[in-house]
Amino acid sequence: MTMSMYSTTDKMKMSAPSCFPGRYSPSYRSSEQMRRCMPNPSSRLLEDASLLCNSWSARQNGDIFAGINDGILSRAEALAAVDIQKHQAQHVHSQMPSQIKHDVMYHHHTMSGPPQRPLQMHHSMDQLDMLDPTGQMTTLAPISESPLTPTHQHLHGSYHSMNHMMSHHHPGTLSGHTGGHHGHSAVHHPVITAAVAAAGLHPDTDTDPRELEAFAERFKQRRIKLGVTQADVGKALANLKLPGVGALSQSTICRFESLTLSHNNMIALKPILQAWLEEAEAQAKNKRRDPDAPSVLPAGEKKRTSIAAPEKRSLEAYFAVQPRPSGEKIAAIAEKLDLKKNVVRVWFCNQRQKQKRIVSSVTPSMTGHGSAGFGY
DNA sequence: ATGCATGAGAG
DNA sequence: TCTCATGCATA
Repeated sequence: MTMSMYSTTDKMKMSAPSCFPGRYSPSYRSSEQMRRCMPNPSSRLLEDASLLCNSWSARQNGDIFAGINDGILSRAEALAAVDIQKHQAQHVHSQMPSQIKHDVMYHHHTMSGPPQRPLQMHHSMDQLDMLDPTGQMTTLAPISESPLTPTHQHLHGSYHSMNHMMSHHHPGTLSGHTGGHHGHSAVHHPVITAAVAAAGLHPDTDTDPRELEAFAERFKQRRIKLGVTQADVGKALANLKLPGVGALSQSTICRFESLTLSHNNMIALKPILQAWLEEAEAQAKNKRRDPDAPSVLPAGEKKRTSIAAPEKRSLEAYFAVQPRPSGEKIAAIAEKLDLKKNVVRVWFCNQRQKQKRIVSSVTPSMTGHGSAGFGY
């Protein structure tokens, strides 16, 4: 049955890198990053909600959402409604007629396509071309500072640099959370060292946000020059045959270029993308030689929830008040908005994640040359 | 380019 | 249950 043959899972299981801890420094994220969180539009609403919150939280400090049902929740919702009216000039809201449905699902698949298979040892024997049909996607995590992220099978354990934490995450994605940290140095591990060398990087340099940003920019331009799409790059990565490195999705490449990834994730991916870039340019130069090396140049329906704008505004308002609502609060919000609890929970998770994205920490003014497009 | 989702791993 | 890394599907 449908099972989830979902690739994601499989992929992750098989490919997991393990190392990672590159962790960004706490200050890194929190301070600068936070300021730019909530990007847009409904900022006004958020402000309203915040104000509301201030007065309230001032005293109820502890559990702001305590009275969520009739308290903030409704107020925030009211604000949201107002906001909506202003912007959309139209119906009102509160309950929304139903026309605008929130939580719409789109079809899903069942197996279709491209099975992206988990990577296992990838290197299939048939590595024919670069884009291997079964693109195996890899997950990587930052290895301490020089991430290369091999998959767990290979390295894991890595070390010290991660000092604390690390237990290793194994299979899966690697995430290195937990720790914070700064970093540096773990680059002496053989594998890592090799990877670093291959990529030609400098460990310390790699963790500098500005360097990351500069690299992302360079990467994008050179990639375009090569005439390679983001999707092509993702698939071609598998052909690099770096230990533990399989394919990545277009989404991830896109996010890397736009710095919409966590600092750690950026650090982990940089060496890999750099390695690809160098190899791709080399191949482009000598017109595809080494027949041995696969070229790195180009040669299911799931359900998806769509939260309507009104509900989204309300969620944003709630988020401004309490980014981490408890399970009960979430349930209350879900009920109010007529959304599934899980949908609301995931929305908050994603919102929090969004807030932490690296972009937030890189200010254009820092770089001098605006960054490609991330506003602010 | 992004919204919503999944799943591993860590508390 | 949360955080993270990542992906699919969609706009």
